Amino acid sequence: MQGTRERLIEVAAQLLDEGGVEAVTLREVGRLAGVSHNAPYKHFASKETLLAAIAASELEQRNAALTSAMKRKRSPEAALRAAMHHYVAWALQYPARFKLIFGRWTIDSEELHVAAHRAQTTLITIVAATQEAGALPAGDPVRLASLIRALAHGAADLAFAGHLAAGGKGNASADDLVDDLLGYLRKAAHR
Amino acid sequence: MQGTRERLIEVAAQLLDEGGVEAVTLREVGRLAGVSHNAPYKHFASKETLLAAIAASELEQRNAALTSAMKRKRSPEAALRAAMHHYVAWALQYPARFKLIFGRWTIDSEELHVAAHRAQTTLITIVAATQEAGALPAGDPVRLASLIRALAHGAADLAFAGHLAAGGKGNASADDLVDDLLGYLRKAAHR
DNA sequence: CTGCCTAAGTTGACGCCGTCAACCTAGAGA
DNA sequence: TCTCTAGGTTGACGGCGTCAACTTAGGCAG
Repeated sequence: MQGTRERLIEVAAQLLDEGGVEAVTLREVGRLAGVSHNAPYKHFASKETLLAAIAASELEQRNAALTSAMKRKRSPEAALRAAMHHYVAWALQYPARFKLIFGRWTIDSEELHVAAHRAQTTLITIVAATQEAGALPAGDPVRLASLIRALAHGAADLAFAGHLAAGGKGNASADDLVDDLLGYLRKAAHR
Repeated sequence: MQGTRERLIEVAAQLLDEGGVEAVTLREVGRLAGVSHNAPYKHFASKETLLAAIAASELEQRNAALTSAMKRKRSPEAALRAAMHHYVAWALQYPARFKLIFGRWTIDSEELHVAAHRAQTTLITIVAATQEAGALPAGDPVRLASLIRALAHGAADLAFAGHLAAGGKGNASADDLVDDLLGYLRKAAHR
């Protein structure tokens, strides 16, 4: 059957969400997919190869969702905000996938690299459009996109790890930080 | 002997740097420390407890280094920049420790929480001083500190994972992104 | 139609891992 | 002197990733 590979990926992704990377065991994946403990080796060279397949598939999915959601916004600035809020919401809802994608790879999967590059390109396009609309400072859109993405990424990671709230009332959510940054950038654009 | 516990932590930290979390095995730690494979259990309830001890010790060390380095800067703005560059450099040099600290904990160590809180407090102090010097926009210093730290954190993580360079010439280092952010904030402060 | 090759699946084994249980032992303190 | 305990040991258990060998169904060349 052709679908066994996809079934394995699906089952593994579910295990990943439930218990993190260490909960993804090839034997359990096989068990849940209704095959023997060694069947996964007919489709993936190693456990890490399976994880890479999950990561790549997740990146592709996210990128597709982003692209389609982007078209529904009228202003590029709104699209940019929405994209970053999407990113944060995704990271907080699926922290295991998030950590997996940006974790330590001892192999490097070609499709994972391609998917990551495509996601960057999409964001750069939105940033450039927002710059033309005057809501972001001028300058290299690639660099500005990196800045914005780095903030969303870091805010989400810190939020999940519980390192954002300094206690008391001054704490901000990851979404708040994204809005803060875009606000400051808008102000800096009007010099 | 009292020093066995410290020895175990030290050996484990070295293994962590060399091969990531999965290279830290209680048996190997015992072996390198010259004790039996089960001796670590006399000092740590589980593998994760040992990892938490490493993380807490690392956070404490980093915080101490930050505090002392901060005093050598004359302007608060320079201190802030230096602190963030230190953070990035540390994350890139010891990615395994970085990932460990902000990873998924199924236990929560009190000392780890305390150390994290102390690091935040230190940064907030610097940010508040920089605000008074007029190099940062007014507003809640806690929130602003979170913003800055989130950017440094995300930039370092993306840089290590290789997700920063979009190919070509437009790529920026994590340090560049930190400088960019501080520049924009400075501009936004002068309204 | 026959024979063969290959993709996909199976069982079984190996060594390493985290952890538990039982045992040992030196030395502090009543 | 007796006893308790902190710290160390050996041995075992089940689960893991992975390798090797075997089986089997299906496509395809002759």
